[in-house]
Amino acid sequence: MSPFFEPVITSSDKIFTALRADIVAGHVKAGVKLSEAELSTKYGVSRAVIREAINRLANTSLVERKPNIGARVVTLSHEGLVQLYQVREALEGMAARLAATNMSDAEIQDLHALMRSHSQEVKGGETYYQEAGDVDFHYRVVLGSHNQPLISMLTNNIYHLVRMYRVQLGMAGPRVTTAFAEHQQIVQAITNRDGELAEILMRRHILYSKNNIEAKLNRSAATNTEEIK
Amino acid sequence: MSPFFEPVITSSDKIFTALRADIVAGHVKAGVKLSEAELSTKYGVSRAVIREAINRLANTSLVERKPNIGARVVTLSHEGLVQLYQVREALEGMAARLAATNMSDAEIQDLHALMRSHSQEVKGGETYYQEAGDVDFHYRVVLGSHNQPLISMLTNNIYHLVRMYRVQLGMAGPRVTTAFAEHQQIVQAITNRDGELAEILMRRHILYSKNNIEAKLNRSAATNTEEIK
DNA sequence: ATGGCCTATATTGTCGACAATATTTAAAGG
DNA sequence: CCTTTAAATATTGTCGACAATATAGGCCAT
Repeated sequence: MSPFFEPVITSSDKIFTALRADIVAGHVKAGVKLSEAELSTKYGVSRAVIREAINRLANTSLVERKPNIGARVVTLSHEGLVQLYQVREALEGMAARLAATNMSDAEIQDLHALMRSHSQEVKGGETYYQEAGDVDFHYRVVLGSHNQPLISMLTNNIYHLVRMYRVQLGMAGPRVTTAFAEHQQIVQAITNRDGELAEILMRRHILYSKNNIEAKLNRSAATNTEEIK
Repeated sequence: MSPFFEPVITSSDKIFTALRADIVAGHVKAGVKLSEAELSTKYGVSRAVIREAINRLANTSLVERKPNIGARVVTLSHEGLVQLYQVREALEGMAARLAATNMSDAEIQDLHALMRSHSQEVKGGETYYQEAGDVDFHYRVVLGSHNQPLISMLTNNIYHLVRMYRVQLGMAGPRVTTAFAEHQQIVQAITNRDGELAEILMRRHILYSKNNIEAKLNRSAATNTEEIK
């Protein structure tokens, strides 16, 4: 009867989402062991659902699991960031190119609407943009590729890791407005059905983003080593 | 004591591998439902390990799982093939480029040794080549990229799907020798540390492979529709 | 005191049973 | 005869307990 799709939420889904949010936010710190018994009592569910959630986290590369030993939260590293963004640049660049040819006119209209809404937020100086808006933009473009394996890899594996770096490094700097401008350029290229340009712009946009994060990562690494001394 | 790394094999690992082999080989046909109870009795293990194996198959895109309903073996389609190879071309092309700069001299020597061994097999006309040798070659190059997210996505998600198409369509035609020649060219480019060329050659190699499979897929689709009539 | 071994403890892997949800079957009404 | 509804069945989701493996701590020998 209901015209809306009602997603079935299982217990594991909730635990998985909750744990993922904690890990991405750095609430559960890198290298920490995820004890099944402990989490079981904490969340008030059986170990079975905890296990399933942890397995899903492992498939998202947010935790590393070893048989008979357990699962630990992944540790962010400079090398990891570089490798991650190398792949992300290739995949999202491709997504932008495909989106330029595969998105329907309606989808493109929706994208424009999203940009207008983001525009308001940027003017208002809200931090919301970097948190969800940016993800939302990229998410839309990825979906616009209409390529299922590509969508799956980006949304299930890469995005949450990317978010983890950004959130934990507290990315909310002056790049907000310039990133918005870059987004607009990409939307324009897609609107013009210029896949080649869309890919170039997207790759460059992601490269800038990487450089931005890299700088911050180096700074925080420097202070950390000082603290150790 | 043993100098070799001994991988820990859990029950789920065995079931996962067994099921995957059956699915890839087409022993379990597309669209068939994977009943937990049934598989539990068939393999003589508890439903828990079956569930875990099925979850892992779902993460490999070999089965589709819906909450409270169950898991079904994915159905191969022309569109699926095109999308899969689109992504594969980008990722493995990138892997070849990275391998050209990141592989150690020792790794490259090993790669040459592999090619010599394949050369023998091709001359002997063995079918082994297409089954494992080809995979082995691509596998080595992917590992040579030294990019962990890339390695993970290709080996865990894409390869088995690709193998599924090839195995089920009975790919063992005259392309064997020409594919071998293409492999050698790629190895040469990597040896010369020419990443750009390695990427171009790899992408083209995969494109040829796709065209080959596509042709066969169309033929079998044609006969299938006739059978229906 | 230190290093290696062995027991004790804790943690993960596996199992069978129960609960919640979907599917099938049958009955009733039109 | 077909559609709709409701009970019956089957399947997946969740749970707590036991088995197998890893970790920690103490004991012994040197």
